[in-house]
Amino acid sequence: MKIDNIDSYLREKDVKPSYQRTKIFQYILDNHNHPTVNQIYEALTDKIPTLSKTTVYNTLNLFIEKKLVEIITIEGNEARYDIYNPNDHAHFKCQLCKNLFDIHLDFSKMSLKELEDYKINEQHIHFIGICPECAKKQI
Amino acid sequence: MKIDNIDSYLREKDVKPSYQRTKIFQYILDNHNHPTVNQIYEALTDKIPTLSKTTVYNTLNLFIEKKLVEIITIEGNEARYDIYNPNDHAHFKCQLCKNLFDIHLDFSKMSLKELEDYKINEQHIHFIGICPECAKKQI
DNA sequence: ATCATTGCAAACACTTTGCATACGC
DNA sequence: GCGTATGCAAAGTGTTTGCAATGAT
Repeated sequence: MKIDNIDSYLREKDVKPSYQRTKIFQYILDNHNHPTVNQIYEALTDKIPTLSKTTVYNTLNLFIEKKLVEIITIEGNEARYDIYNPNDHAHFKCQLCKNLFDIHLDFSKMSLKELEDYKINEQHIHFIGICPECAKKQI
Repeated sequence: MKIDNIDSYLREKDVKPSYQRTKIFQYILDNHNHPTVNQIYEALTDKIPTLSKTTVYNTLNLFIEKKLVEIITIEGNEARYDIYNPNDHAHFKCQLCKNLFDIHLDFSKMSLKELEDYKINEQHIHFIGICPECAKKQI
């Protein structure tokens, strides 16, 4: 996604910019590694020493509500966040390096007969296993 | 899944049966609605008044470890449990009635080019939306 | 008698809420 | 100056841990 001016993008999406909001959005935009709340907080607390986790939570919830950001739930205990991406894609969580990768998938070829009568608002696909990097190291 | 004797099935899977373990396993077996820890606890506390949530958690974690049961994480705040089922299937969570449905899916037709080098140990697919029952009521 | 299971209470981790302070227009 | 955003502290929720009592063989 190409966003040249974060503040005007936020305004476009009906979010009033603030120093914290801009920095949090920028962090998620720059770090496509699907950070947790803690990672965002730890990374920004250097630049914004007064930052509180409450603000990170408040801001992320606002971003989710306004569809700027989406939450990725793979393990129940760690919520991860990413720029909202309505395109078909899946996630791959590596059991060794713990990284979360985006995988581009074509859902359209799945047989969905059984889902005919269901109204799908969201779809989430994720895989768990070993990523290519870690597989190499294991040999 | 057809299981005629729960205790011998548990033993087969290297789990020493106990009154609590048998009842918890039976509950998940009988209730294919993917119960939460609370639902299991509430349902069994009538029959086993001394039952504690700790035991439910301990038992479920043991079952997961021994691959008798699997955990389904859709929303981060509610872990749901189901009999372990290694076959391709997805879950559908209804936003209105909150029920969780099993959906039989054929993953094999998905284009997985990008995943060639990844070693997949688990795959999870879930949809969120409105189930047929609730869709009817909404009209 | 020994060893494993149970279950209470406390600890933990993650997230939300209440409210006073600070900030931006 | 007014309305909103921030951030501390406390509360809430779901889960795990420590440990004494209980139960099974």
